[in-house]
Amino acid sequence: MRQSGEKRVVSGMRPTGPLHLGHYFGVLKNWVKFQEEYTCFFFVADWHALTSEYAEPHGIKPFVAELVKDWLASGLDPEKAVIFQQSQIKEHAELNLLLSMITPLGWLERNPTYKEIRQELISKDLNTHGFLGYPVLQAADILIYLPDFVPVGHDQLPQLELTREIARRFNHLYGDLFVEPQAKLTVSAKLPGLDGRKMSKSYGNCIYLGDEPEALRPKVMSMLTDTKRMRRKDPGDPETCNLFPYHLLVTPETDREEIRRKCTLAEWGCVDCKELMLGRLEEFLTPLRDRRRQYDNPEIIREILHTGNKKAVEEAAVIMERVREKLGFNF
RNA sequence: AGGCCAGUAGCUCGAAUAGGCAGAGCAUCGGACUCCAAAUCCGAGGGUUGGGGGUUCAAGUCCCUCCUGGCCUGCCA
Repeated sequence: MRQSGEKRVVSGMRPTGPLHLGHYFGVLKNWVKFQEEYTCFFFVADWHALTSEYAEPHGIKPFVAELVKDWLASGLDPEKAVIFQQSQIKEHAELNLLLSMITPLGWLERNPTYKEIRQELISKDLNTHGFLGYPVLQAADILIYLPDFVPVGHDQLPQLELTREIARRFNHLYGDLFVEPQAKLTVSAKLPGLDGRKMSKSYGNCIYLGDEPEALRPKVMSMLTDTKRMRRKDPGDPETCNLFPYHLLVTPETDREEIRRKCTLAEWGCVDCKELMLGRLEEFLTPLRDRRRQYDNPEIIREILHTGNKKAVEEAAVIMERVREKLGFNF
């Protein structure tokens, strides 16, 4: 049960593929910090994965354990944070159903992500009830733990606002219960993919947290650099170079200044710069690999999720009991 | 439940107004160029044309049937 003065954070990720550097520096690095300061509930959003993967649901299962391994490799500690699996806490589904009763369609249709899909007709396979309603499920996932903060990027603020509106509406209709979680705006360093576009699995331009050195080298060596630097003796511009954002994240500042100087003076070529970056990336990834190896056992992952699920359901069951009371559905 | 339209390479689509060698662009991979990458040029791979049956010397194309998706009409709640 909640201690007085305790501050809570809730967040989740969909198990749809291996995590990459963008996930780490955009999200996970913050999570690892949060687990030191707050009571954290981090969940594998496997039901959410179904919104896009409903046609091949069996593909999701293997990624559940892989996602947890990526988390642990990144430094999440099951002793510090509650790590659990959404679909194993049926209370999320019950609250989703009840919240869906009070959520006006207009709120959902206003969802920028939904509007985008709708207008551009990019993906008609997302024209489902589940996709339209996923912000409600998200609200249920979050609200059920009465968190103080939800870590969000700037672009996800509307989503959280919807969660807050749903909480407000519930409280207004049935009496105060839910707290409106605050946005924990995370400063996430933007990290482009290997080809300069957004790092994304579907672009095939990712460096994965689990990448081995053999996989890493060709990826780094074929990265986009400064397109204006045609020859070795041309001066480069770190500000427009696709490589430099990586140095900002994995290379110490003093070394970075040297790179900046030698690049703009054409003392170093891009190959030199890439060799250096490769070394830094290895330094960064090696401890992750080591930790991953410690957890590379289905039994261990199962045990971690089992323990986390137990803690989560303890919290969720209490809140759901109170939700039913508020509605007069405690038969 | 009935009617209409659609389904072809990973993606977007061609292949005449009565059947005649399954193609292009993008993407992917390889090579040239480049300090590397990008751009550009050259090259390659990739297909049970949704499934099954039929007509024919020959079917992506015509016929039957089934599956999937979309639109319209109806029925039940």
